Amino acid sequence: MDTLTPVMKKIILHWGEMGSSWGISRTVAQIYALLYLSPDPITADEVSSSLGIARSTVSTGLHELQSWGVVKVSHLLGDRRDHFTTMNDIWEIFRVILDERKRREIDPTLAVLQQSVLEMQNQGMEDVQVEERVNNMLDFFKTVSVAYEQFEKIPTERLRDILHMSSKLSTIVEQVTRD
Amino acid sequence: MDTLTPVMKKIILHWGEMGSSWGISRTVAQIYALLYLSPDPITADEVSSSLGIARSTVSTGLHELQSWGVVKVSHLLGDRRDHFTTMNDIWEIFRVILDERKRREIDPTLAVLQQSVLEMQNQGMEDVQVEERVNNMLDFFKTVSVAYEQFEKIPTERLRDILHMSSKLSTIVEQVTRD
DNA sequence: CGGATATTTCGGTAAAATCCGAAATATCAG
DNA sequence: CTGATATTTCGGATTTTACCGAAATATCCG
Repeated sequence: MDTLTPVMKKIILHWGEMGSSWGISRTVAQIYALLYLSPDPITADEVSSSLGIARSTVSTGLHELQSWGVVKVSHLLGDRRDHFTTMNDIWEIFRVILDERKRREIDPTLAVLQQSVLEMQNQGMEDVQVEERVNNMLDFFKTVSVAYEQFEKIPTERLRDILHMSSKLSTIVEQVTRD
Repeated sequence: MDTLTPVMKKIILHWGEMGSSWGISRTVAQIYALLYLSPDPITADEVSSSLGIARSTVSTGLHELQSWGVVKVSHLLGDRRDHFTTMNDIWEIFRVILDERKRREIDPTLAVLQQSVLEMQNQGMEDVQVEERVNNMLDFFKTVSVAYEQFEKIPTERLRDILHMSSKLSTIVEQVTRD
Protein backbone atom coordinates (compact mmCIF):
# COMPACT_ATOMS: atom_id res chain seq x y z
CA MET A 1 0.00 0.00 0.00
CA ASP A 2 3.04 2.28 -0.08
CA THR A 3 3.94 2.48 -3.70
CA LEU A 4 0.54 4.05 -4.30
CA THR A 5 -0.11 7.74 -4.66
CA PRO A 6 -2.33 9.37 -2.04
CA VAL A 7 -5.14 9.78 -4.52
CA MET A 8 -5.03 6.13 -5.50
CA LYS A 9 -5.01 5.13 -1.87
CA LYS A 10 -8.01 7.24 -1.10
CA ILE A 11 -10.05 5.89 -3.99
CA ILE A 12 -9.09 2.29 -3.30
CA LEU A 13 -10.06 2.59 0.35
CA HIS A 14 -13.35 4.24 -0.49
CA TRP A 15 -14.08 1.54 -3.03
CA GLY A 16 -13.45 -1.05 -0.38
CA GLU A 17 -16.00 0.53 1.90
CA MET A 18 -18.58 0.88 -0.84
CA GLY A 19 -18.04 -2.75 -1.76
CA SER A 20 -19.53 -3.81 1.53
CA SER A 21 -22.88 -2.20 0.76
CA TRP A 22 -22.87 -4.05 -2.52
CA GLY A 23 -22.24 -7.47 -1.12
CA ILE A 24 -18.67 -7.50 -2.37
CA SER A 25 -15.95 -8.06 0.18
CA ARG A 26 -13.68 -5.18 1.01
CA THR A 27 -10.55 -6.74 -0.42
CA VAL A 28 -12.17 -7.79 -3.67
CA ALA A 29 -13.46 -4.27 -4.18
CA GLN A 30 -10.00 -2.91 -3.45
CA ILE A 31 -8.40 -5.27 -5.92
CA TYR A 32 -10.84 -4.10 -8.48
CA ALA A 33 -10.13 -0.43 -7.86
CA LEU A 34 -6.40 -1.01 -8.06
CA LEU A 35 -6.70 -2.77 -11.38
CA TYR A 36 -8.92 -0.05 -12.75
CA LEU A 37 -6.50 2.66 -11.74
CA SER A 38 -3.44 0.84 -13.03
CA PRO A 39 -2.76 1.79 -16.63
CA ASP A 40 -1.11 -1.53 -17.44
CA PRO A 41 -1.93 -5.12 -16.49
CA ILE A 42 -0.34 -6.13 -13.20
CA THR A 43 0.53 -9.43 -11.57
CA ALA A 44 -1.16 -11.01 -8.58
CA ASP A 45 2.01 -10.48 -6.59
CA GLU A 46 1.95 -6.79 -7.28
CA VAL A 47 -1.65 -6.64 -6.16
CA SER A 48 -0.73 -8.54 -3.04
CA SER A 49 2.12 -6.24 -2.08
CA SER A 50 0.43 -3.02 -3.14
CA LEU A 51 -2.63 -3.70 -1.04
CA GLY A 52 -0.94 -5.66 1.70
CA ILE A 53 -3.19 -8.68 1.45
CA ALA A 54 -2.22 -12.32 1.30
CA ARG A 55 -1.26 -13.77 -2.03
CA SER A 56 -3.93 -16.45 -1.69
CA THR A 57 -6.63 -13.92 -1.01
CA VAL A 58 -5.66 -12.11 -4.17
CA SER A 59 -5.96 -15.34 -6.10
CA THR A 60 -9.47 -15.96 -4.85
CA GLY A 61 -10.49 -12.37 -5.33
CA LEU A 62 -9.27 -12.28 -8.89
CA HIS A 63 -11.26 -15.39 -9.64
CA GLU A 64 -14.40 -13.83 -8.27
CA LEU A 65 -13.86 -10.74 -10.37
CA GLN A 66 -13.31 -12.89 -13.42
CA SER A 67 -16.53 -14.76 -12.71
CA TRP A 68 -18.26 -11.41 -12.83
CA GLY A 69 -16.62 -10.82 -16.16
CA VAL A 70 -15.00 -7.54 -15.14
CA VAL A 71 -11.39 -8.68 -15.00
CA LYS A 72 -9.34 -10.29 -17.75
CA VAL A 73 -6.03 -12.08 -17.84
CA SER A 74 -3.28 -11.15 -20.24
CA HIS A 75 0.23 -12.37 -20.84
CA LEU A 76 3.59 -10.90 -21.74
CA LEU A 77 6.10 -12.62 -23.97
CA GLY A 78 8.80 -14.24 -21.89
CA ASP A 79 6.84 -13.89 -18.67
CA ARG A 80 5.04 -16.85 -17.23
CA ARG A 81 2.98 -14.91 -14.80
CA ASP A 82 -0.63 -13.91 -15.31
CA HIS A 83 -1.29 -10.22 -15.63
CA PHE A 84 -4.68 -8.74 -14.84
CA THR A 85 -6.69 -5.80 -16.09
CA THR A 86 -10.18 -4.43 -16.00
CA MET A 87 -11.97 -3.30 -19.07
CA ASN A 88 -11.03 0.33 -19.36
CA ASP A 89 -14.42 1.65 -20.41
CA ILE A 90 -16.35 2.21 -17.23
CA TRP A 91 -19.63 2.19 -19.15
CA GLU A 92 -18.95 -1.33 -20.31
CA ILE A 93 -18.03 -2.37 -16.82
CA PHE A 94 -21.25 -1.04 -15.48
CA ARG A 95 -23.18 -2.90 -18.10
CA VAL A 96 -21.49 -6.17 -17.30
CA ILE A 97 -22.22 -5.73 -13.62
CA LEU A 98 -25.87 -5.03 -14.28
CA ASP A 99 -26.09 -8.12 -16.46
CA GLU A 100 -24.69 -10.27 -13.71
CA ARG A 101 -26.93 -8.82 -11.06
CA LYS A 102 -29.95 -9.41 -13.20
CA ARG A 103 -28.94 -12.98 -13.81
CA ARG A 104 -28.19 -13.70 -10.17
CA GLU A 105 -30.93 -11.73 -8.46
CA ILE A 106 -33.79 -10.73 -10.72
CA ASP A 107 -34.13 -13.93 -12.71
CA PRO A 108 -34.36 -16.29 -9.73
CA THR A 109 -36.84 -13.97 -8.06
CA LEU A 110 -38.94 -13.95 -11.20
CA ALA A 111 -38.94 -17.72 -11.15
CA VAL A 112 -40.12 -17.90 -7.56
CA LEU A 113 -42.90 -15.39 -8.14
CA GLN A 114 -44.03 -17.07 -11.33
CA GLN A 115 -44.22 -20.38 -9.58
CA SER A 116 -46.04 -18.86 -6.63
CA VAL A 117 -48.71 -17.42 -8.86
CA LEU A 118 -49.23 -20.80 -10.49
CA GLU A 119 -49.54 -22.54 -7.14
CA MET A 120 -52.08 -20.05 -5.93
CA GLN A 121 -54.16 -20.52 -9.05
CA ASN A 122 -54.10 -24.30 -8.87
CA GLN A 123 -54.85 -24.94 -5.28
CA GLY A 124 -57.73 -22.57 -4.94
CA MET A 125 -57.86 -19.31 -3.08
CA GLU A 126 -55.32 -18.02 -0.76
CA ASP A 127 -56.24 -14.70 0.67
CA VAL A 128 -57.25 -12.59 -2.30
CA GLN A 129 -55.14 -9.68 -1.14
CA VAL A 130 -52.07 -11.84 -0.96
CA GLU A 131 -52.71 -13.06 -4.45
CA GLU A 132 -52.98 -9.53 -5.69
CA ARG A 133 -49.78 -8.42 -4.04
CA VAL A 134 -47.84 -11.32 -5.41
CA ASN A 135 -49.20 -10.54 -8.83
CA ASN A 136 -48.08 -6.95 -8.50
CA MET A 137 -44.61 -8.08 -7.55
CA LEU A 138 -44.49 -10.41 -10.50
CA ASP A 139 -45.68 -7.73 -12.87
CA PHE A 140 -43.10 -5.35 -11.53
CA PHE A 141 -40.18 -7.72 -11.87
CA LYS A 142 -41.32 -8.79 -15.30
CA THR A 143 -41.54 -5.24 -16.48
CA VAL A 144 -38.15 -4.32 -15.15
CA SER A 145 -36.66 -7.42 -16.64
CA VAL A 146 -38.10 -6.80 -20.09
CA ALA A 147 -37.11 -3.17 -19.98
CA TYR A 148 -33.61 -4.08 -19.05
CA GLU A 149 -33.33 -6.56 -21.88
CA GLN A 150 -34.24 -3.76 -24.22
CA PHE A 151 -31.64 -1.47 -22.75
CA GLU A 152 -29.10 -4.18 -23.20
CA LYS A 153 -29.51 -3.90 -26.95
CA ILE A 154 -28.56 -0.25 -27.08
CA PRO A 155 -24.91 0.18 -28.03
CA THR A 156 -22.78 1.65 -25.28
CA GLU A 157 -21.90 4.86 -27.07
CA ARG A 158 -25.50 5.59 -27.72
CA LEU A 159 -26.45 4.86 -24.15
CA ARG A 160 -23.78 7.28 -23.06
CA ASP A 161 -25.27 9.96 -25.29
CA ILE A 162 -28.76 9.29 -24.03
CA LEU A 163 -27.80 9.66 -20.41
CA HIS A 164 -25.78 12.77 -21.12
CA MET A 165 -28.89 14.21 -22.68
CA SER A 166 -30.93 13.38 -19.66
CA SER A 167 -31.70 16.98 -18.87
CA LYS A 168 -34.02 16.81 -21.83
CA LEU A 169 -35.51 13.66 -20.46
CA SER A 170 -38.73 15.10 -19.14
CA THR A 171 -39.63 16.71 -22.42
CA ILE A 172 -38.93 13.51 -24.30
CA VAL A 173 -41.08 11.59 -21.91
CA GLU A 174 -43.77 14.18 -22.33
CA GLN A 175 -43.64 13.71 -26.05
CA VAL A 176 -43.43 9.96 -26.13
CA THR A 177 -46.18 9.18 -23.66
CA ARG A 178 -48.61 11.78 -24.89
CA ASP A 179 -51.00 9.33 -26.51
CA MET B 1 -43.72 -19.28 10.68
CA ASP B 2 -46.68 -21.63 10.92
CA THR B 3 -49.65 -19.39 10.45
CA LEU B 4 -48.30 -18.56 7.03
CA THR B 5 -49.47 -20.10 3.80
CA PRO B 6 -46.92 -22.13 1.82
CA VAL B 7 -46.71 -19.46 -0.86
CA MET B 8 -46.03 -16.75 1.67
CA LYS B 9 -43.38 -18.89 3.31
CA LYS B 10 -41.65 -19.50 0.05
CA ILE B 11 -41.57 -15.86 -0.93
CA ILE B 12 -40.44 -14.72 2.49
CA LEU B 13 -37.60 -17.22 2.54
CA HIS B 14 -36.50 -16.28 -0.95
CA TRP B 15 -36.59 -12.63 -0.02
CA GLY B 16 -34.37 -13.38 2.91
CA GLU B 17 -31.80 -15.00 0.69
CA MET B 18 -31.89 -12.22 -1.85
CA GLY B 19 -31.48 -9.70 0.93
CA SER B 20 -27.99 -10.97 1.57
CA SER B 21 -26.81 -10.05 -1.91
CA TRP B 22 -28.21 -6.60 -1.33
CA GLY B 23 -26.45 -5.95 1.93
CA ILE B 24 -29.66 -6.36 3.91
CA SER B 25 -29.69 -8.94 6.66
CA ARG B 26 -31.79 -12.02 6.16
CA THR B 27 -34.25 -11.26 8.94
CA VAL B 28 -34.77 -7.66 7.91
CA ALA B 29 -35.55 -8.78 4.39
CA GLN B 30 -37.96 -11.37 5.73
CA ILE B 31 -39.71 -8.84 7.90
CA TYR B 32 -40.10 -6.67 4.88
CA ALA B 33 -41.58 -9.44 2.77
CA LEU B 34 -44.01 -10.37 5.50
CA LEU B 35 -45.23 -6.81 5.81
CA TYR B 36 -45.60 -6.47 2.08
CA LEU B 37 -47.65 -9.65 1.85
CA SER B 38 -49.85 -8.82 4.81
CA PRO B 39 -52.92 -6.94 3.68
CA ASP B 40 -53.29 -5.12 6.98
CA PRO B 41 -50.81 -3.51 9.36
CA ILE B 42 -49.44 -5.98 11.89
CA THR B 43 -47.76 -5.67 15.26
CA ALA B 44 -44.15 -6.36 16.06
CA ASP B 45 -45.25 -9.32 18.15
CA GLU B 46 -47.03 -10.85 15.23
CA VAL B 47 -43.93 -10.41 13.11
CA SER B 48 -41.88 -12.01 15.82
CA SER B 49 -44.08 -15.07 16.15
CA SER B 50 -44.82 -15.46 12.45
CA LEU B 51 -41.16 -15.47 11.53
CA GLY B 52 -39.84 -17.05 14.69
CA ILE B 53 -37.33 -14.33 15.45
CA ALA B 54 -36.71 -12.54 18.71
CA ARG B 55 -38.91 -9.64 19.59
CA SER B 56 -35.87 -7.40 19.98
CA THR B 57 -34.57 -8.30 16.57
CA VAL B 58 -37.90 -7.33 15.09
CA SER B 59 -37.70 -3.99 16.84
CA THR B 60 -34.29 -3.25 15.38
CA GLY B 61 -35.26 -4.50 11.96
CA LEU B 62 -38.36 -2.38 11.83
CA HIS B 63 -36.30 0.66 12.70
CA GLU B 64 -33.90 -0.07 9.90
CA LEU B 65 -36.74 -0.43 7.45
CA GLN B 66 -38.20 2.81 8.66
CA SER B 67 -34.87 4.55 8.18
CA TRP B 68 -35.04 3.41 4.58
CA GLY B 69 -38.48 4.94 4.41
CA VAL B 70 -40.17 1.76 3.23
CA VAL B 71 -42.11 0.94 6.38
CA LYS B 72 -44.60 3.09 8.22
CA VAL B 73 -46.25 2.92 11.62
CA SER B 74 -49.97 3.16 12.09
CA HIS B 75 -52.28 2.96 15.07
CA LEU B 76 -55.68 1.56 15.90
CA LEU B 77 -58.11 3.20 18.24
CA GLY B 78 -58.06 1.55 21.62
CA ASP B 79 -54.82 -0.28 20.89
CA ARG B 80 -51.56 0.97 22.27
CA ARG B 81 -49.38 -1.16 20.10
CA ASP B 82 -47.62 0.04 16.97
CA HIS B 83 -48.78 -1.54 13.74
CA PHE B 84 -46.55 -1.67 10.70
CA THR B 85 -47.06 -1.64 6.95
CA THR B 86 -45.14 -1.15 3.78
CA MET B 87 -46.29 1.15 1.07
CA ASN B 88 -48.48 -1.02 -1.10
CA ASP B 89 -47.33 0.30 -4.44
CA ILE B 90 -44.22 -1.62 -5.32
CA TRP B 91 -43.19 1.02 -7.82
CA GLU B 92 -43.06 3.59 -5.07
CA ILE B 93 -41.12 1.24 -2.90
CA PHE B 94 -38.56 0.71 -5.60
CA ARG B 95 -38.21 4.42 -6.06
CA VAL B 96 -37.62 5.02 -2.38
CA ILE B 97 -34.97 2.33 -2.30
CA LEU B 98 -33.18 3.80 -5.28
CA ASP B 99 -33.24 7.21 -3.64
CA GLU B 100 -31.65 5.85 -0.53
CA ARG B 101 -29.00 3.93 -2.39
CA LYS B 102 -28.09 6.99 -4.37
CA ARG B 103 -27.82 9.05 -1.23
CA ARG B 104 -25.75 6.47 0.63
CA GLU B 105 -23.54 5.16 -2.14
CA ILE B 106 -23.42 7.35 -5.22
CA ASP B 107 -23.24 10.73 -3.53
CA PRO B 108 -20.31 9.92 -1.23
CA THR B 109 -18.46 8.34 -4.12
CA LEU B 110 -19.01 11.44 -6.19
CA ALA B 111 -17.56 13.51 -3.39
CA VAL B 112 -14.43 11.39 -3.15
CA LEU B 113 -13.84 11.46 -6.88
CA GLN B 114 -14.45 15.17 -7.11
CA GLN B 115 -11.99 15.82 -4.37
CA SER B 116 -9.47 13.47 -5.94
CA VAL B 117 -9.59 15.34 -9.22
CA LEU B 118 -8.98 18.60 -7.43
CA GLU B 119 -6.02 17.21 -5.52
CA MET B 120 -4.46 15.89 -8.67
CA GLN B 121 -4.84 19.24 -10.37
CA ASN B 122 -3.33 21.19 -7.51
CA GLN B 123 -0.33 19.15 -6.65
CA GLY B 124 0.94 18.66 -10.16
CA MET B 125 0.99 15.51 -12.17
CA GLU B 126 0.24 12.13 -10.98
CA ASP B 127 0.50 9.59 -13.68
CA VAL B 128 -1.48 10.99 -16.58
CA GLN B 129 -3.29 7.71 -17.12
CA VAL B 130 -4.45 7.63 -13.56
CA GLU B 131 -5.76 11.14 -13.89
CA GLU B 132 -7.67 10.18 -16.97
CA ARG B 133 -9.22 7.14 -15.39
CA VAL B 134 -10.31 9.04 -12.34
CA ASN B 135 -11.84 11.64 -14.60
CA ASN B 136 -13.73 8.97 -16.48
CA MET B 137 -15.07 7.60 -13.24
CA LEU B 138 -16.13 11.02 -12.13
CA ASP B 139 -17.82 11.72 -15.43
CA PHE B 140 -19.63 8.44 -15.25
CA PHE B 141 -20.94 8.92 -11.75
CA LYS B 142 -21.92 12.49 -12.48
CA THR B 143 -23.86 11.44 -15.53
CA VAL B 144 -25.66 8.66 -13.75
CA SER B 145 -26.45 10.95 -10.88
CA VAL B 146 -27.88 13.67 -13.07
CA ALA B 147 -29.84 11.19 -15.13
CA TYR B 148 -31.30 9.70 -11.99
CA GLU B 149 -32.34 13.07 -10.68
CA GLN B 150 -34.26 13.57 -13.88
CA PHE B 151 -35.95 10.22 -13.57
CA GLU B 152 -36.94 11.12 -10.08
CA LYS B 153 -39.12 13.87 -11.44
CA ILE B 154 -41.23 11.58 -13.56
CA PRO B 155 -44.46 10.66 -11.81
CA THR B 156 -44.73 7.02 -10.90
CA GLU B 157 -47.66 6.19 -13.14
CA ARG B 158 -45.91 7.61 -16.11
CA LEU B 159 -42.74 5.76 -15.31
CA ARG B 160 -44.77 2.60 -15.16
CA ASP B 161 -46.16 3.31 -18.61
CA ILE B 162 -42.75 4.05 -20.01
CA LEU B 163 -41.27 0.82 -18.82
CA HIS B 164 -44.25 -1.15 -20.02
CA MET B 165 -43.67 0.36 -23.42
CA SER B 166 -40.07 -0.66 -23.36
CA SER B 167 -40.41 -3.00 -26.31
CA LYS B 168 -40.64 0.14 -28.38
CA LEU B 169 -37.56 1.46 -26.69
CA SER B 170 -35.08 0.88 -29.44
CA THR B 171 -37.14 2.73 -32.01
CA ILE B 172 -37.62 5.63 -29.66
CA VAL B 173 -33.91 5.78 -29.04
CA GLU B 174 -33.32 5.62 -32.73
CA GLN B 175 -35.59 8.56 -33.21
CA VAL B 176 -34.35 10.67 -30.37
CA THR B 177 -30.65 10.34 -30.95
CA ARG B 178 -30.74 10.65 -34.69
CA ASP B 179 -29.26 14.15 -34.82
C1' DC C 1 13.20 -35.75 -15.39
C1' DG C 2 14.32 -32.27 -11.78
C1' DG C 3 14.02 -28.01 -10.12
C1' DA C 4 12.26 -23.35 -10.25
C1' DT C 5 8.41 -20.39 -10.41
C1' DA C 6 3.45 -19.53 -10.36
C1' DT C 7 -1.07 -20.50 -8.76
C1' DT C 8 -4.64 -22.67 -6.10
C1' DT C 9 -6.58 -25.25 -2.29
C1' DC C 10 -7.69 -25.64 2.27
C1' DG C 11 -7.70 -25.82 7.45
C1' DG C 12 -7.85 -22.89 10.93
C1' DT C 13 -8.06 -18.33 13.09
C1' DA C 14 -9.47 -13.73 13.37
C1' DA C 15 -12.94 -10.48 12.65
C1' DA C 16 -17.50 -9.07 11.77
C1' DA C 17 -22.35 -9.47 11.56
C1' DT C 18 -26.41 -11.36 13.30
C1' DC C 19 -29.41 -12.51 16.70
C1' DC C 20 -31.16 -13.66 21.28
C1' DG C 21 -32.95 -12.67 25.87
C1' DA C 22 -32.67 -10.22 30.07
C1' DA C 23 -32.89 -5.85 31.81
C1' DA C 24 -33.97 -1.02 31.28
C1' DT C 25 -36.95 2.35 29.69
C1' DA C 26 -41.11 4.37 27.99
C1' DT C 27 -46.10 4.76 27.71
C1' DC C 28 -50.46 4.50 29.20
C1' DA C 29 -54.78 3.28 32.07
C1' DG C 30 -56.99 3.41 36.23
C1' DC D 1 -48.71 6.96 41.75
C1' DT D 2 -48.89 2.02 40.60
C1' DG D 3 -49.11 -1.65 37.90
C1' DA D 4 -49.58 -3.46 33.27
C1' DT D 5 -48.24 -3.43 28.66
C1' DA D 6 -45.19 -2.04 24.90
C1' DT D 7 -40.76 -0.97 23.16
C1' DT D 8 -35.83 -0.37 23.12
C1' DT D 9 -31.12 -1.06 24.66
C1' DC D 10 -27.31 -3.78 25.20
C1' DG D 11 -23.94 -7.55 26.56
C1' DG D 12 -22.72 -11.54 25.05
C1' DA D 13 -23.42 -16.06 22.45
C1' DT D 14 -23.74 -17.94 17.93
C1' DT D 15 -23.13 -17.98 13.27
C1' DT D 16 -21.15 -16.35 9.19
C1' DT D 17 -17.67 -14.32 6.55
C1' DA D 18 -13.04 -12.82 5.47
C1' DC D 19 -8.48 -13.69 5.55
C1' DC D 20 -3.96 -15.70 6.26
C1' DG D 21 -0.22 -18.97 5.46
C1' DA D 22 1.33 -23.54 4.76
C1' DA D 23 0.95 -27.19 1.82
C1' DA D 24 -0.46 -29.06 -2.55
C1' DT D 25 -0.78 -28.66 -7.30
C1' DA D 26 0.22 -26.93 -11.78
C1' DT D 27 3.22 -24.99 -15.29
C1' DC D 28 7.18 -24.27 -17.51
C1' DC D 29 12.24 -24.37 -18.52
C1' DG D 30 16.53 -26.43 -19.32
